[in-house]
Amino acid sequence: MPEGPSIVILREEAAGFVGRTIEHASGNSKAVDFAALAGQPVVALRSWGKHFLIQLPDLALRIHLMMFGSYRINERKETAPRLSIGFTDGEELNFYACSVKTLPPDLDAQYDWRVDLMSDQWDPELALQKLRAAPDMLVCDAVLSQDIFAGAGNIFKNEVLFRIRVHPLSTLGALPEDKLRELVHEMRVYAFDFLRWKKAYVLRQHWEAHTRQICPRCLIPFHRAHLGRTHRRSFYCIQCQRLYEPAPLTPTRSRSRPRSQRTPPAS
DNA sequence: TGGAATGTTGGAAC
DNA sequence: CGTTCCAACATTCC
Repeated sequence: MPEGPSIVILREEAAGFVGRTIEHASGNSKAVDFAALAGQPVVALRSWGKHFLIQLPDLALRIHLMMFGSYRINERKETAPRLSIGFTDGEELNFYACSVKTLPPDLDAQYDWRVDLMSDQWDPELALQKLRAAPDMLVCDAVLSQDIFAGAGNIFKNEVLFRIRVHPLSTLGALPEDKLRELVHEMRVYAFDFLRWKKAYVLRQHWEAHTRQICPRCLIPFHRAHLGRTHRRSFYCIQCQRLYEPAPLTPTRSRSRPRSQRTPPAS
């Protein structure tokens, strides 16, 4: 369920509830005052990255499906819902095994929509600035950063790094500017490929790297390892994906600053 | 069939 | 005090 495009699909599937009034709500979430939801109209349904947002007049609900979360519209699963929102005529929106939080109602004050890969307001230049500002960060961590690429997940990481032929342990500061731009561009392209393929139930068959054994380009086996700050699964081809490393430190004795940064000799 | 996984949080440990 | 590590959450798939 969880990556950003899947949340866009949820938002689209639930769009019919916008403008309708909640009749009753229940569930095993400890973060929701269910009684307070009754009688409130759904002002809007929005998404930011992997967050699904239900805008009500007095508050907003933030649903995060995490790894295992799921939802049903006008259906129920066997297990108890974390949050069930009932409307007239028995229609309902049910969420399972997810994180639910209550937020203040002004979502624009709490979210920067420019960071959301799926948003009309997505701002590639802002992402580029943030990448440039973190030269020591590994690229495999950068593509998972929700502060830079909200909505990207581990599938994005493996697919996009394979597409742009960059080794996951590359350091941002060692990537040439045009590679950084290509990374930002391809994240957005893949986001909409993901959305289209997921809707057509063909997402998995388009994976070129994620969970794959053999590099489809050069036919040697993929490397697999748990890399980066969060030790997430990485699938990568050491022949096709270049490792960009920081320049090694030169010994102090011979280190000199670039000519442009030297203090001009006093005359 | 057990283990791993499309993810995040919060708290312990250092 | 900042950084890092890890458990917890709970479901599905191979």
